[in-house]
Amino acid sequence: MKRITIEDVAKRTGVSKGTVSAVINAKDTVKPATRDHILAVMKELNFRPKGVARNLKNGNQDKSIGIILKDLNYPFYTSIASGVKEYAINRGYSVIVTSSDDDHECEKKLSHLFSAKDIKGTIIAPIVAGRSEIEHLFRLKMINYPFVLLEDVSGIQANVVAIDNLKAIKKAVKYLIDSGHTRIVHFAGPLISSHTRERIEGFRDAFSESPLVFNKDMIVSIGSHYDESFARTIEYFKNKGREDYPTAIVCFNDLQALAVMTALKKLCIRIPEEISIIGNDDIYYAQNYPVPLTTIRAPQHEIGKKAAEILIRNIESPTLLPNEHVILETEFVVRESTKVLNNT
Amino acid sequence: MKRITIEDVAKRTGVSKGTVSAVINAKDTVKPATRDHILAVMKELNFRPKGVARNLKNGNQDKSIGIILKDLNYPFYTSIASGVKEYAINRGYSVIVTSSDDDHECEKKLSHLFSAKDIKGTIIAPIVAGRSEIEHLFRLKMINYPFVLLEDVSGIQANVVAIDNLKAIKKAVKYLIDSGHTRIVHFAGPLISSHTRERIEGFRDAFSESPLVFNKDMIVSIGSHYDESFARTIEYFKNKGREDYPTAIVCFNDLQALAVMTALKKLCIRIPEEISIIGNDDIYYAQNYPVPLTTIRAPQHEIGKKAAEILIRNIESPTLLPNEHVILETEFVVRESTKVLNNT
DNA sequence: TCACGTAATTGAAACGGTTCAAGTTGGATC
DNA sequence: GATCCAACTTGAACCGTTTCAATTACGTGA
Repeated sequence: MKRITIEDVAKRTGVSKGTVSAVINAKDTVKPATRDHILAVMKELNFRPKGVARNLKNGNQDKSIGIILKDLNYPFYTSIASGVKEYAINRGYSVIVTSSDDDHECEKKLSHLFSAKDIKGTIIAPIVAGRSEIEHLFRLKMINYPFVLLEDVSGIQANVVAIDNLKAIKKAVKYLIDSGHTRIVHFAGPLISSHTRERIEGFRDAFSESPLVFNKDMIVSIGSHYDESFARTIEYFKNKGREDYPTAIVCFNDLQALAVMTALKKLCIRIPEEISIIGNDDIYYAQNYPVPLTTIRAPQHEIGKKAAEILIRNIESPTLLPNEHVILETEFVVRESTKVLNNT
Repeated sequence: MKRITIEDVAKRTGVSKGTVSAVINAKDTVKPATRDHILAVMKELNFRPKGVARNLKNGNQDKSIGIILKDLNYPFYTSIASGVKEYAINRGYSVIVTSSDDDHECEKKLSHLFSAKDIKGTIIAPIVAGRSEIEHLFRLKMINYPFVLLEDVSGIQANVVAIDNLKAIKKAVKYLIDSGHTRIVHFAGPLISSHTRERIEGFRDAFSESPLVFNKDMIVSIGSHYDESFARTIEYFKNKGREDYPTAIVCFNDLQALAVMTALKKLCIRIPEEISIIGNDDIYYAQNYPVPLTTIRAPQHEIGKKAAEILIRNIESPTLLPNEHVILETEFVVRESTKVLNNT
């Protein structure tokens, strides 16, 4: 089936392409009667002018950048998007957002879509399954397409804006140890995520500088989706005597922490009296959790702003710029979900 | 400043455009030495091939749809986006999301961007400031660009998927009245929003079928942003004697309800013992609010799926289809933030 | 009826890639 | 050193709009 073009409309109406074009662009040089006739034929043929042809001719004026996030439903990511937007809007850029839903194929498809549509540049929260599967990023590099990663990816040189997960978790665990906690566990996220790996590593590292010793039972795989985390938490405690309960749990992120919190409530375990909970990210709702959550705040807005800044600098530069690598600081926020055990 | 084209690269390298094109498309017909040379020149000139030209030649294969939401940070909207995605992905469409941030100009710009980029169709949560300012929608109609609105807009015939706000609020107020509440107020949202107007109307309507009488002091303008709603709530109660407190508040949406809840906590007013709270939307977090929220659930997922279905049907139809108009049902969800006063 | 000015319309060139049949190169073989 | 073949490269046509100088149509006054 052939696509309808402006030529088809012109032929059918008995006018030239130029006139049809004038109608489409609402020029006032067309005689009303002609105009109406053309509009009617456009409707009849269901003619949809191709933006691509227009953009080619007119030189693609629009300023737009994209973001590929992992999950639109987790406020951590939408806060980053807000940061991007704040910066970009001021520079006259439109921002379009997508989510890869932790699916590598989807990320690939989207990055390709964005570059193919001449979205001027893209910020990507990359899914790093293994070392392989980053050819799509190499392709972007080949065509000098500007992009910024929100996570370090080994094997490729690129602009990166990220946080130091390792250091952040260490700080949290150290806080617990200093507060007199002795049985500390980490509820880890999905194994695909590089965040999970970094956080496990940070957790483990924290013990090397403390009197406590790390053992691998301290790492419990819980996941990050609410329902899954809730179920696994229940299961975890079902298999344990009360005397073996941890005194503190360091969660993978704030959503998981919410699930854990809800599970503990169901099990009638009090927070923080019996178990302290630490989240990760400090999403908007964490301060209003049933027990306001102690958590590690990632500067979501700043991440977005910085990434947008670097991206736009690259977009607007006539020459290829050297890569930038920015690591932002986290902040440990103490609220009511943690208890100090060794109060002097 | 002229844009760099494939021709510039070809000239500089001393080869033809065709060869450069082959390199860009990773064809294996190019001699490695030539390839490397071309790649080097591409880097040197910072050449970014224009997707637009390629798409024009190749006939724009990609399948993609857009969504323009009002606020990416409010989970209600991202849930709709999830629904859209679920349906669209199955049909092979990529989904790209943006937010207009309640800014009419932004919505206009984005709808134009989407059509200009040949995103095949768009779902729009429209900002309806007044009757005017919908020319951008008329323009979309003129070019037969497929779109679906998530809200009825007077003055234009279009595909619509929406909920019956009026009926929903009436149901909630009726529940309160039947539960023996006598002093009921509505904390209204921002006046720009048509949701606000509909909800006010529904609230008022509910009284016409009840022994209570409506008066306009029952409508309090509180807004929908968290900080603003929090501040206004505090203010509202500061100016009132305890005996004048309402027994129940019907909130504009769940985020406002959270702000109200937090404010009441600060004022040491107990929920639901002293005041019942009803939210609106049933966002993901509402069930885990400090007091689990009684609210009106909008079928967010369903809205998204239905909108995507209609949109894709229109995109794929060779002929212009008649508009569809779908109103989805809400569900009143009773949790712990409301109290029945006339327990028999 | 003609000349004239304005309104309306035309049509060929241009945008920047991709395609692919045709042409060129160069190394191996005899 | 002629022949052949595979490897590599070329270049003109094409995609579907917009543009704008040139052309045509039309109404008006002389």
